[in-house]
Amino acid sequence: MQIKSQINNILEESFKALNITPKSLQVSDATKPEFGDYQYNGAMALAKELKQNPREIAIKLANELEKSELFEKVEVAGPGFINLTLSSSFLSKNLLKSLDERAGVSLKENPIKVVVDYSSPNMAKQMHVGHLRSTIIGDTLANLFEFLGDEVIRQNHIGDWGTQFGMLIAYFEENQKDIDAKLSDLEEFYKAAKKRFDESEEFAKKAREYVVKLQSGDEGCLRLWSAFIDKSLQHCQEVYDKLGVKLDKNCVKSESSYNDDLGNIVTELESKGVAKESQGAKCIFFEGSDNPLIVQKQDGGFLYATTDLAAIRYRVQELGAKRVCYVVDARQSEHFRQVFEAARLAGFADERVLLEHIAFGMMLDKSGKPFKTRDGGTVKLIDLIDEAVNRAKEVISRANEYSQEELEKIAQVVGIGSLKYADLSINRQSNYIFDWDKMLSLDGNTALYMQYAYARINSILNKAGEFETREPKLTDTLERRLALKVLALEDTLLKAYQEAMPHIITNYLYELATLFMKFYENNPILKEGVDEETKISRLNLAKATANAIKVSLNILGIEVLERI
RNA sequence: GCACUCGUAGCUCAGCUGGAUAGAGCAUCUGAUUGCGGUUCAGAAGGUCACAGGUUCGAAUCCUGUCGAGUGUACCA
Repeated sequence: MQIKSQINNILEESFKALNITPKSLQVSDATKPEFGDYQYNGAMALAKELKQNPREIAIKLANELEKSELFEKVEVAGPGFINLTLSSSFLSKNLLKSLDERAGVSLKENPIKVVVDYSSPNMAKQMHVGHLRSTIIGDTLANLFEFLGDEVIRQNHIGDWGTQFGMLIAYFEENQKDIDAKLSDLEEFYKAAKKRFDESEEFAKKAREYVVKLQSGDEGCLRLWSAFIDKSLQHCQEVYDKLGVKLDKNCVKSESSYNDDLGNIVTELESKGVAKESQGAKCIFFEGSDNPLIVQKQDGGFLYATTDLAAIRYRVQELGAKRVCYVVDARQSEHFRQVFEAARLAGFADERVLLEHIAFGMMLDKSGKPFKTRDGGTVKLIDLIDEAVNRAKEVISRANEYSQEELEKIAQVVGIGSLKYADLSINRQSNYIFDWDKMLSLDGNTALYMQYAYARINSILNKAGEFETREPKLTDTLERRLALKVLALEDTLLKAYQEAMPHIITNYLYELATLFMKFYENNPILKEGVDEETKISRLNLAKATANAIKVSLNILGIEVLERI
């Protein structure tokens, strides 16, 4: 349920009745529970414009607002704050809706088509930690958009083109190795090829020739190339499956697939006067900047930018996307700013299409340096995932006895969940300090805390057996605050949707789980002496809470456990 | 040089479409509780929101400048 927009509507009507056109109609959360549930601070801003006393405006407005059945209490405080308290019956009634599978969240009225471009590994190498954030954040956003009703196209823009493949083919040719045997360890193969490339000028030359051969469609080269890609994709799929990320073969839209279009793109850019020649290269210049976007090199080769422009045109014009999200490292923000602007200039995307660079910071170790292995190498993603599961195993087996099978399953869910949650719970734009201990802690804003809260509720519900689905009665502050938080789920998801910020959801989850723990501590459910009426009411409230937790975690790509 | 991002408690982070006494967790200290799963709950202490100006009735939040950190900056992706 959207609470804020309902309140905003009432505000709008009230202003209409008073013949005032306000600048802002946004209610905000009450800054303190004592103030009520929501507050409106616009009266102060209006005072000057209307040349009236802010408190008087607030009082007039409050009188109008009071007419609505939504509110139990409307109070004017201080210089002109309007504090709003929702009626308990309104909360109870809507809580009933939170008992369904979507935790009461409705679908968007105007769904759109969205492309989320994420993960985008390079095909010559194994996936490493550098791919983690894009993969996790992108998958979460895709889940969120989908949950709210948008038609989501997940795209994995894999790097399967360029000199690196010439290198690989040349190395392969030189060694005449059996493809399966050698490719089983792709990383080693790539390293060896790279070493040869750096050491031998002759080899490098050969590699470049192979690139040309490959691009001109030489069959032998193509066969080898596609074998490399297959192998590499298999490895990626293994990572995605372990992570529980919803990427598969169908999401792959490779760089090379835009190949045939690149020449046309440049021609079109030129004919529209968007691109022009400079120092032998085809460039797009922007006002107020000396750095052009190069779309074709002196030697005629195309670049990353060219492919990106082709991709935008494809996504907007062929797929019909109204929002395109690029979940890519913050270091490329200038690149995307230029590419987006170029796409606008060229008319590949008009202003109704939202092009967004979902930028994120780097992953750092505890001392604030880039995250590396002990000997300074890049950390392979698959190893990181395995370590997360192993560490989870240790943490949970400290607390409880499990059968082997159970331990494996729980460690899997907790380990992966923690890895994801730790990343998603901080503002994506800042750098992220990776810390195993913090990640797998049960205290604080962690996956384990949420999963535990869920399991705990589940255990209560199981113990209670069958009970009647009914509107919970909110008898005290804690129940009320919990109910309010449960109902704020949709507003929260919408905000996260708008800003493409997963941490808005984790913050919500943490507040929700904390409130539940408090409620649970003070309001016994199954203890002796609790009357039937209260028990059923609290069971329903607990159920609604569990639903909200589950829905939120699932959007983050994190599973819940019935038992920990 | 220029551009972008960031600077909030000892540490890790929220809060940033301007609002009432700047919030959490960890760590530290104190207490409850023999517990409907204690991997719990409550409380204390900890802040010139980098600094300096400006706008405003009102600034952590907006603007300008300074300092500090990171990143990017013509033919890689």
